[in-house]
Amino acid sequence: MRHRLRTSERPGRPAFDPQRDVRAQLLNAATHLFAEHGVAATTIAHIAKSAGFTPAMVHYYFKDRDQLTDAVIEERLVPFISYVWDPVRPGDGPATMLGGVVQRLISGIEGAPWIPSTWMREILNEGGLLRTKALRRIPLDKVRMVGEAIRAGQATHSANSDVDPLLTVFSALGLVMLHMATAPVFAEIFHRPPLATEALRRHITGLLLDGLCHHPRPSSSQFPNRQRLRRKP
Amino acid sequence: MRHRLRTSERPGRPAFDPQRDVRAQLLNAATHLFAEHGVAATTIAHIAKSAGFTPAMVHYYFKDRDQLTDAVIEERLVPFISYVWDPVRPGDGPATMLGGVVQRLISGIEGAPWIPSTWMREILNEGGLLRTKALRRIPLDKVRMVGEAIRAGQATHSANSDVDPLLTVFSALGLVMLHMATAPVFAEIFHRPPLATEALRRHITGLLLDGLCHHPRPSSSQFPNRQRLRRKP
Amino acid sequence: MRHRLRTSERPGRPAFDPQRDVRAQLLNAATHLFAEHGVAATTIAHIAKSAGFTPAMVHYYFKDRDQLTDAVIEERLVPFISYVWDPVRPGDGPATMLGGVVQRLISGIEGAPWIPSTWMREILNEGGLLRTKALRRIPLDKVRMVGEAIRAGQATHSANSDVDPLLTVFSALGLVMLHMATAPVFAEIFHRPPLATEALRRHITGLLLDGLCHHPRPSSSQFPNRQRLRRKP
Amino acid sequence: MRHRLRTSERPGRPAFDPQRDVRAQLLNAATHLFAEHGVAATTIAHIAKSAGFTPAMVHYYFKDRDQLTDAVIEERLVPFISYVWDPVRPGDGPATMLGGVVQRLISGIEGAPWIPSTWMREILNEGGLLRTKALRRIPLDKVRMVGEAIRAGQATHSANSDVDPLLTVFSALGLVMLHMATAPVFAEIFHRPPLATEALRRHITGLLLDGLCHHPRPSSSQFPNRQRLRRKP
DNA sequence: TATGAATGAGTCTTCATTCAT
DNA sequence: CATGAATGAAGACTCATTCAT
Repeated sequence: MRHRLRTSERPGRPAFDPQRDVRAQLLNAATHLFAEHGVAATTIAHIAKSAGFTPAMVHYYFKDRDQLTDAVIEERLVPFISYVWDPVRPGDGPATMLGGVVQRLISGIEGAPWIPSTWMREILNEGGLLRTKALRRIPLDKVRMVGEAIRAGQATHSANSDVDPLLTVFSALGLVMLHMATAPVFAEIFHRPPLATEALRRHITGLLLDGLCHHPRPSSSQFPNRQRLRRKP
Repeated sequence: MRHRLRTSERPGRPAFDPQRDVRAQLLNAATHLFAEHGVAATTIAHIAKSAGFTPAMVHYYFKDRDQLTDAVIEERLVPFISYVWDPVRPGDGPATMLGGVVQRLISGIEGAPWIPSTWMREILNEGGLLRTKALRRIPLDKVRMVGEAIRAGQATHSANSDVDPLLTVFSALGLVMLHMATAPVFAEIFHRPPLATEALRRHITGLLLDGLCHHPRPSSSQFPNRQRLRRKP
Repeated sequence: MRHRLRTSERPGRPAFDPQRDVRAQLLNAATHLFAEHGVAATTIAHIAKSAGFTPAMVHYYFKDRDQLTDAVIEERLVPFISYVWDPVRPGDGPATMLGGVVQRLISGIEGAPWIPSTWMREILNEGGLLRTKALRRIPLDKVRMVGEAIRAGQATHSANSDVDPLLTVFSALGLVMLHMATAPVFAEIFHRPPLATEALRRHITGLLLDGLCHHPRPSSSQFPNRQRLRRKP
Repeated sequence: MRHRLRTSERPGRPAFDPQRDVRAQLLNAATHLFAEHGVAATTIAHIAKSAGFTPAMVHYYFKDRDQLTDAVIEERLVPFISYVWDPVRPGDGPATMLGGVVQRLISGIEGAPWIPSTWMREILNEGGLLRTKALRRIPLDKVRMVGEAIRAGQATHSANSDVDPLLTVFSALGLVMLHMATAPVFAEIFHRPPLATEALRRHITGLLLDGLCHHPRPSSSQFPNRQRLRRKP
């Protein structure tokens, strides 16, 4: 009777998108409320109401709060992680790898806008309520793969040797999450129109690859052309 | 609206330093527990117990939960913000400005390790419980000052024109917060010894100013002091 | 009021024996779980699961919780009561009557081990959830019959005149129920092997008829059959 | 404001009686409701309401349901057990010992009428909610002491050798509990005035020591005189 | 200044029961 | 027949807050 008071369906979303059924609607509501208010501050009743159901329904489909968070991770976070990291393949140069990850992060987050705040609040943060469970699902091998590529680049003097190779991956991730999460506030605070996704991508990629300072090498002024330089012979 | 019933600050000590009296001890406990478990998950009883007092004492000194968070912001966060931003003066180059902010952020956080997670979880995040109050205390004029310096650098081709000037300031802040907050986990995940603060500073500054790609030295000579600071003999 | 929508009892089997169909399986599950955990602590879901069905099935066959307990009494307890009390006929001596009841109690409980705890917990006890309904099914006339026989024995000085005739019937019932219900715990507590049923019967009958004190044989010769029954060669 | 709506204080009660304060009132309410409806069926709200307080008060004083039952055992049951068993001393004859235990059981239960149903429902019964905790507090050494006395009596033919010595102790306990618990119902069912305590004691002692059958030995017709016979020379 | 006592409001969770299929 | 879905009602427990002392 009270079902489906509101559905937050939007067309044209990526592969890891939810389905239409009740369970998926509850999972969506949970996912978004976790992102908006944090896991600790989101009650079962909030979730149920936001999806147009009764609190008892949440228990019917997820047994308890703990299994609900499990479901959020397994069925919402893990697919996102796969989307971002699965395409990383050995043999590419560090800039290609990192650029690809950043690219997919940004496009993935466009379809799953709950990712950045959840990542920052509940996963990265000490005491985050999804932390233990979520960290286990990070594909460490892929992360290391990118780190190794950077280290190799440093060895051939094609990468800045000041940076920590592995840490750089997290810097990239963090920059994307940070800016995707705060784009609206940022615009609001400074009374600017919200930055277009493409401009954001350019900012992040530009900062990550070339830094703030101007480096007068024409070949590095654009991302795609740079590949030649970065590839190990 | 903003109330400071009783600030027991005495001059001559770093502004964001803890005090000895009961109120200050409670405030410290709150500050640290907010950082560790999040504001939503921290109960008045936790705070009281952690400081060795009764819950009623918390109400005695802070009236209610809301005014306690006000106090955390006014008496703990604001002094930190001042420490970081007050020294920014017009006329400096963008790298100097940004480098200085980063430098003070890092050293400030060393004395107030609760800052990064609180910043990321409760201030930056949509729905963060300190957000509205804290964002108002950001010295927008100083932030704009740095942004303008970067924009000017771009105009003279001494700064990377791919980056958004104002956004860069937040990128810098975010990178520091991110890495300072996650240094322990990062080390844990990858079974590495925790990165020294100095190494972290080098990574962040290196990434921010020069990016991942290698650039021949001359291009960064426009920021002469940096080299000395960064390179230890 | 009392409803027996559907009794699938077929003649020719012991009255309190389980049947094969769904309803009977549910009834059995309920009976045993009521005995094991108590009526209050047994949920419809427990019963259904324990019988391998869904909770909705329980409602399908028994309408609601109340009618389920009715069915337990009518279809499980009442046949047991009949088995124990029906053979009591006027004219026998008190020892014969009581010995017979005890004998049938013990053998009946061996086939319906759920009886003692249910009796003690849910029927005898003030506030027991089956109490009102079950007490009505006790064949008061038969109980009185045994009481009268004892009273007659007291009159002829063949029965101990310290005991209350009617109460003695309940003492007998209670002793059997008590020891049959607690035999396993008793063994466990004192690290003894569980008492054989026959030993238990000898203990109870011995105590009931002759008491703790030793009495020279002649005094119990008035109940000749007893000796043969009790003593195995 | 709502405090002490009703107090169930009665004068002249035995040593293990509760005090007047809130905690004791709640404990009393719990104890009596556990006896009346069973532990499983007694809600915290029942207890609170019955004592004239709010449910939160129960948690204030007992933290949770589990610790409340602990308190019932430690502060209500254990003193009763001590009262009954502490006076048992080695050297006495079996009838003296058993008679004393029965005597103290009866008088103790008069001041703590909640004992019998709790004993039968929650302690003796498999699945009883106080079972594990309560059984540990039974003074097994004292029980064994009585058992040994009976066994010794059997060896000298002064005790009925049909009975199991140890089991007899539980038979005695059970008979008292049974009849004390069911005295009111019993009277009601058979439309008799409730049995006086002394009559009950005579019935139980009579049954326990001499059984149903008449044994024409004058010396055993009365309890106190019997001691001579039972004492081992 | 300090706190033990007290409570209303709210959260998670369970469960008997209903009902459409 | 049988069941999955759904829910209202209730129970245990937590917590911010108040207040008398």
